[in-house]
Amino acid sequence: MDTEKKSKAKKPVTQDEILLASLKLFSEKGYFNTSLTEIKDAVGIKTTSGIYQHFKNKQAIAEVLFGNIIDSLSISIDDIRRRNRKASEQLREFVDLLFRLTEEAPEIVHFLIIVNIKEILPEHKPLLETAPFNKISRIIQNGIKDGEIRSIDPLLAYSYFFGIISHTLRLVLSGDLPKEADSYQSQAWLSAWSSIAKK
Amino acid sequence: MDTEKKSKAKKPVTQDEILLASLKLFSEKGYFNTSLTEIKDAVGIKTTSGIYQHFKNKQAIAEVLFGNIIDSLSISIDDIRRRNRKASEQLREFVDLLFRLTEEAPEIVHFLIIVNIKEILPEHKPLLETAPFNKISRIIQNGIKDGEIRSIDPLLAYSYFFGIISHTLRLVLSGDLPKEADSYQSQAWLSAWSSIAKK
DNA sequence: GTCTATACGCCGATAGAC
DNA sequence: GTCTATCGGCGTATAGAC
Repeated sequence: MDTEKKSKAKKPVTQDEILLASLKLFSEKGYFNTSLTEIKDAVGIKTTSGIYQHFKNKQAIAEVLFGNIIDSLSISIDDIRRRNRKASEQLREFVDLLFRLTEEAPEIVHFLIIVNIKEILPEHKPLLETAPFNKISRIIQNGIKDGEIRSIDPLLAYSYFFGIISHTLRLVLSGDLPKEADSYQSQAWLSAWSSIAKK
Repeated sequence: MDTEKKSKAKKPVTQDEILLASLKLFSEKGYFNTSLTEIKDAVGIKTTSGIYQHFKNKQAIAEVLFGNIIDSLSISIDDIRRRNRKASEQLREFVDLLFRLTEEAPEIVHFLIIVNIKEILPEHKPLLETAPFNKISRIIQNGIKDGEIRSIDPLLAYSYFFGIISHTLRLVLSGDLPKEADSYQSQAWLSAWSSIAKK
């Protein structure tokens, strides 16, 4: 998002460049298999010290990365809830978003559903306690109240619905299912919704 | 499985002791957050060199661990297929096994569904190509042939069924659902089976 | 043949010069 | 804000004591 000055000198490395390169490397090789040396090379500076100007340590990169993803997801969910009223419509749009993201920015989805946050950031609150999950949970609770979703523990409903969705996305990310196939998306949505829908 | 001589001297460290301690540490803190020094302490020797008598390196420990789990799972599935004929019965028993394992040996299930094998063992074949998965896949294909399971891509059926099961087991492992609650198990089974069953 | 002592290389991290 | 220099920790590896 910076105005690019490609003239003259050794371009200063921005925080966003480091984040972008790290996200790519982390999702390709894993957080622990990625060294600061590799991140340094990817952004084009000579030593790792430059990274420490923007981040306290390697873990801080993952923290900001994860926080950004959580925040942007939270905003998207707000938008979805504003534009739709029924739980089925809201969940359907959220599934659309996840599949679209898997196609356009697979590294982000990788970070969301493959990476074990607790292993990288032991101090971080679990996904279940983050804003996006709370909002999804509220959607499900409203769905139960309105009779769209059958009366079960909301945590179980979440587990069934996103169990199917995220397991399918895993297969897409690993290349075992083609990204582009819309049919997988609509089938996965249908199965996931059926697993919690009333009747 | 050794006859324990608890008399006298500094007991020899067996391969099984190292494997057991490693499995525990890996599932508690993660593979990369576990040092050979910690494994050494857990089995009660003074230096890490003793470990190298049994394993080439840290990765080899994970390899044997993973191989053992895969093998034992494969044998259990053979047994289940021998004792049951219908796909529904076979899958039901396999789900029983997974929930029982989660209660009795959560570290094993952790290794199976939380750990990203590709990150620890980049050379290892993906789970989808291991014997246990192939056998599960065959159960599903037979279920489709016999009209028990609806006609969809077996890979999708696998994804739906084990998406629900493994996502639920994740919640149990993280402590968000109680281990002992049989009701979660039967509910999860029902939802998982319904997501692929015919009609 | 099992364990101990010790050394090497890579990575994460810090301090200070320009 | 980029680079030089340097440190400690860990995984790895080997040679030798019992």
